[in-house]
Amino acid sequence: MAQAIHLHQVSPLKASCHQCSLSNLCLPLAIEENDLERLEDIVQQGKIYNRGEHIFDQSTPFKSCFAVKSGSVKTSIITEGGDEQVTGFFMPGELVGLDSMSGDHYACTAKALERTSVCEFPIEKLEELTGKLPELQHHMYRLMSQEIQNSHQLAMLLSKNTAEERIAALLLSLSSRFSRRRMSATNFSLPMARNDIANFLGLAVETVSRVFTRFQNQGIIRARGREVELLDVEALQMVTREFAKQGG
Amino acid sequence: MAQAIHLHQVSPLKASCHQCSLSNLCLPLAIEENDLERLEDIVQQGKIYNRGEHIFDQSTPFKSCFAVKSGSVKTSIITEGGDEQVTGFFMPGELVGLDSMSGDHYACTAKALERTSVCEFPIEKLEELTGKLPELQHHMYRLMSQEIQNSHQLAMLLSKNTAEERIAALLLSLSSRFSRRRMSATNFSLPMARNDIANFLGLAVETVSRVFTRFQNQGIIRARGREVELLDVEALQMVTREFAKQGG
DNA sequence: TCTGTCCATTGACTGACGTCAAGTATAGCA
DNA sequence: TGCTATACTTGACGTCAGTCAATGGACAGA
Repeated sequence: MAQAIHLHQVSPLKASCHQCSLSNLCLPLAIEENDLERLEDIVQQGKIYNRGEHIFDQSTPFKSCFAVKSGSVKTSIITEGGDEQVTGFFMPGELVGLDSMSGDHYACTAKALERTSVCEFPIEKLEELTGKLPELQHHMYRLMSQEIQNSHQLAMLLSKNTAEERIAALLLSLSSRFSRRRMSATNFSLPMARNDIANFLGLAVETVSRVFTRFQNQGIIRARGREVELLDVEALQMVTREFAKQGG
Repeated sequence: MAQAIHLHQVSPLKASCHQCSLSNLCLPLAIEENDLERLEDIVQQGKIYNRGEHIFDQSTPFKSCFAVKSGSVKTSIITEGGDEQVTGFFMPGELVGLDSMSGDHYACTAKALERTSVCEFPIEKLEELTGKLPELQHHMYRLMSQEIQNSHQLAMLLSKNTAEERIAALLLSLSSRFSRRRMSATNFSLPMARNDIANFLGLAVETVSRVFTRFQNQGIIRARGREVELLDVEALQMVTREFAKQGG
């Protein structure tokens, strides 16, 4: 590495988490201003993938975690039989690959849902750094823990809820995540196809389609293709809680 | 704490991971002999819970992770509506509470399925220690990552597989976990009730019951209450893969 | 030994969602 | 601009597993 860079001089190749608009969502949020450049030292920024391209798949040796910088990513497990289970959708600021830290190869396949840029964190260096920055280590634990919780929530959704409840929950989840990224909470464009939604929620595409139109007829949403407008958020929340209400 | 203990003298209260038979499954497996006592310094060993007792629930402030020493533990999420989703079963050597590291309170409820003893690792001290022992940190990442994968597998099972496939998968999972603990892989006693199995697998109790008897009639297993004998492991494996085969 | 409680099993019926099939919109591309 | 592939929608029908209901064991306590 011929990187004879002067103190604090920013090389064109060097990442600038300092200037990244996602620094309050992504790993930098756990790091003090002073230490931020230590993260910048290890990250490889700005790799770009076109729609449909794989960032990694289950045959790729595990090397790095990736933060989504722009665009969005779908992760899925593909079995020997070719059967696919979508395990998550990742938006800017979210970290992909945490499920792969226990093996030699990635535990899932990550695919760009649109033109997407990601920042790569080589795992060895990241672990080294988290060993030195307790706050960052703590944040990694938090992220992984959150991922476990998300997955448990998904399991719950899959095993207990109806098609309508699942889809309402997904729409609300997306809404809140868009909102945290300073985008409209009620008016957004789904990054994924109906097929991916169906697979993720354990439904048939046809069922997803039907529920969308049912919601539309009820005036809860307006949907044309991937463009979605939530017209009645409370109604959606009602749908997700309907089940709980019956029981209580 | 009047613990004026002499150098290296073992207090009766002090844990002895050194002597624990699970040291090759539990956290100690990631620690060199020399450093083991640093783990022993922070662990509170040997708390005992009777069948049905809560180790913690969702209203308990998050403080520690727990390693199962003997017995077994069930974790579940309970919604406002009182609805329950079992998220996992934990056997000796396994770590409970990893899903709770992102909040103030535990993210689930942990209940002893039988008379169970656990070792408590206060999270603050554990994080401090993992900051100092890279191998231990690495192992924590591995464990959490594995937990994410397990949960993804569960999601897959719930969304794609039939009742028979789910139950076969659970039996095989238990079998391999018993086996790793030097117990019979084909002859064991289920620590959980049919109800828990049903909830975990997203089925009704009646369905679980029916599948058990169906398997029994087919000569694949022998089951009387919680006592189970796997008569034909290959057949069980066939059942779990049947789905994949159709597709391929 | 009796009794209550909990757990497991079995049967009959029902319904939500999957499958199959056809048709319609949309997007990418020459 | 038109072509093709892909994505989405809609309808008809079948099925797996849920629900309801009854019964059978196992175990604890009186």
